[in-house]
Amino acid sequence: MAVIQRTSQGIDQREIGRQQVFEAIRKSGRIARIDIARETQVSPATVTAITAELLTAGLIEEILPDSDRPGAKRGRPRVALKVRGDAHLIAGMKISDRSATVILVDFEGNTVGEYDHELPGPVMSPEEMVSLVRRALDGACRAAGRRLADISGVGLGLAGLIDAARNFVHWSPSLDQRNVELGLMLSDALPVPFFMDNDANLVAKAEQLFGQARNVSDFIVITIEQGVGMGIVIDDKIYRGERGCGAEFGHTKVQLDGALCRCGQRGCLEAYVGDYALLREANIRGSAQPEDDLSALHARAKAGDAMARSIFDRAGRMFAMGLANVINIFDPSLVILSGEQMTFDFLYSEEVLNRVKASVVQVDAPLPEIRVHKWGDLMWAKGAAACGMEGV
Amino acid sequence: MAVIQRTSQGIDQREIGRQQVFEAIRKSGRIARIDIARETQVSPATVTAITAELLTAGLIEEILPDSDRPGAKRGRPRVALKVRGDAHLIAGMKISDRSATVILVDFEGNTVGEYDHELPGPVMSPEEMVSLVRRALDGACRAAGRRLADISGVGLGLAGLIDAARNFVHWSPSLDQRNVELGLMLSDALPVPFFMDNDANLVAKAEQLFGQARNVSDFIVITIEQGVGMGIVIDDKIYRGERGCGAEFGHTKVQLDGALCRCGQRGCLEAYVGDYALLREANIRGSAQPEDDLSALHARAKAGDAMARSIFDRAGRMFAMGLANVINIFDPSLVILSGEQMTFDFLYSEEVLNRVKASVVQVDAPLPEIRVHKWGDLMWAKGAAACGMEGV
DNA sequence: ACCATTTTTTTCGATTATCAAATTAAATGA
DNA sequence: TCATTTAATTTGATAATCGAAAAAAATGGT
Repeated sequence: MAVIQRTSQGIDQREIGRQQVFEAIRKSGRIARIDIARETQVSPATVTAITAELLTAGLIEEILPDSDRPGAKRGRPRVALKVRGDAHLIAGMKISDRSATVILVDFEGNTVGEYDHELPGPVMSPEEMVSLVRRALDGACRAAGRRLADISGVGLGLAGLIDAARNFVHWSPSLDQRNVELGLMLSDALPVPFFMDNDANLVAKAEQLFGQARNVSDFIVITIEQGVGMGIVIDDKIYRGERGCGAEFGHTKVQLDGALCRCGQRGCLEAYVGDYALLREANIRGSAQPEDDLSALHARAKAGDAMARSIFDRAGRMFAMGLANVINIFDPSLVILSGEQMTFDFLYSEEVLNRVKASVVQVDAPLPEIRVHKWGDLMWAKGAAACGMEGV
Repeated sequence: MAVIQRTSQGIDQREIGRQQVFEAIRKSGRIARIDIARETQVSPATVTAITAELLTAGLIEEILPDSDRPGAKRGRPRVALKVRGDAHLIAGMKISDRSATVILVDFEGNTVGEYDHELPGPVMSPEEMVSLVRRALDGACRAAGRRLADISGVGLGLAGLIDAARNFVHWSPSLDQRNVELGLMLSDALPVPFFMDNDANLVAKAEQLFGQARNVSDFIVITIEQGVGMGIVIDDKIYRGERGCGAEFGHTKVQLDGALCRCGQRGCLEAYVGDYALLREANIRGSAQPEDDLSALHARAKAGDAMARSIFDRAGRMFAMGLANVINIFDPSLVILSGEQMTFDFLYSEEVLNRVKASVVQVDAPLPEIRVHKWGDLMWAKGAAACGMEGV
């Protein structure tokens, strides 16, 4: 945990300690004051002071019976603290090509409500998106029996090149124009604090707060859906790069002058492992009837069709190469492969992972752990909510 | 000025402010208190307090006549502060395949002395290296008319996979065995604080303290000598990865099942752009007489020899691809291409840089700046000294 | 020469975060 | 009931930092 974050702004001195303690509580789920002191290296006296503040602010609460602690014999019993779920209600929204999914979570990360909003089409104008966001939020509130005013923050997840610090969209497949000040438009249209980020970063945030990376300060998340995305967490912070559009894993090059990518360049990883790339191959390679369904192609491969197999095989090898490169550059302690469409396991197979391991620089130290985390559609939006929490 | 923050242990509260102010002074070279306050967001009162401490500690000094400041009309004249060079004497050492180069610098980074120590051979045992370091240091001191006891810190630069936090060598081309606790051996043998790191990280450190990255908090350095190295600076800190061996740019893969690398894997960038890779190609391609001199090959290419050209051309294209990948992942604000052997400009040519730009994800924002910084052999060791300063 | 003005630096008093040590609280075991 | 143990709180001290006021050191105008 970074003790000091020295942005140029004057962060209230107390705020740092408070945040540190709060994060410790969230990470453990439930934890006694004495353990917070041990973990954060803050003195018990200060922990008492800070937790008292957090308690009166309503952000945390005590859990009285902590009886069944093993090994506890004598002495004053510890009272555990936990984040108070009711403290805030947060909305996370994911806009994919078919629908806008909204999820309402409490401050603990528990899902309070879900809502799905069909889209007329995959691409829309900025104005249409603003109104879509507003309507989807209204719908979600109605469905959950809450009012929009109850919501403390909204996080929006969008595929594409997003500058999260400025809430600016360099490019998104969901928008019909580039360079959109979506943040300005949305904060005008919404009565609540508002956040947005790239899809992969949101998943990273979710893994950090609620998922598999709760006690890891440096890790990488690779997401696979239509495209391939990456979220980088260094020193507990999402790394975004100078222009806010780093981590473009899908457009790293894996082949000199290789296959044409929809971004216009050649040899991008996405041009080998993306949905459209696989279907393109299937069709070019002259199968009997034109393919437009990836699961059918996948089934054919499973059934032993040599051509289908070869398509997935190459995708897997390219993916392994790209992932190994990322590991060689970052040497992270944890890599999480994440996606909802994990029925297509060709990128997560034992074979691919072994290939990655064989392409990583070898030292006599354990390789970074690679975990596969298949999660449902909603978790993506949960990441958006997680991001919305930050600003609360 | 103990800067080392081992764990999240109690970092002296004051130490943070002191360090902040000190860094501001070093960065600007010379700066008045009022400007330090403006830059660091610390109140003038505190700046006075801290600078007073630094002055009595002898780490900085005042420069009296700051007269020729343009635009200054009235008011109490500002007195500039600068780092006091005499405060410390630091040694930086670079061990390459032919010699050990030692450089003595003062606390401002001014070179005080240089010394070159021939090596019997490129590979040695850990014990031999320890004694080599000791003898080279002694020699450097003798040559500069200083005593070993005058030196406040020693930085050692080594090619290979180095875990700088633990002063541990996973692997180095200069050592005849892997997994060496060189740090333990050396701190036993040396009477001064001691540091070591990978060559590329040291160059990054030097660029940060004395070079082109003095006001940049996120940047990347690519070094090219025998191998290809990379140093990553994020948030003003060198990023080292979990096992301390990240940033292995030279072993990122640029070709699936490509050329064999000396690391045993296939398709590594180094296997296309490293010295040995180029010579290997030249020989395989059946030139009249066997090549063993890179500069001769380079001259042939310059003269128009198609085969020689093709060799360098491919190396350039592979390099561009690898560099574009790094940029796509990091989106840094600055990339510094650095090396002493810059006579071979095939990797720094306009053509290669254009190729890089064409392979970076396009947004309507300026591309990261790519600067070429050719520097002499000694600057490498200066980086080692820079690193040694950290712990002083 | 003297004073108003300007700008930098320092001093002073106040605030506040934090901690160590002492104290209180709440349990168990004899 | 009381000693023991562990957790949490209170208390008093310390030190880092800041805002406001004062002092310092120059210039420009009269």
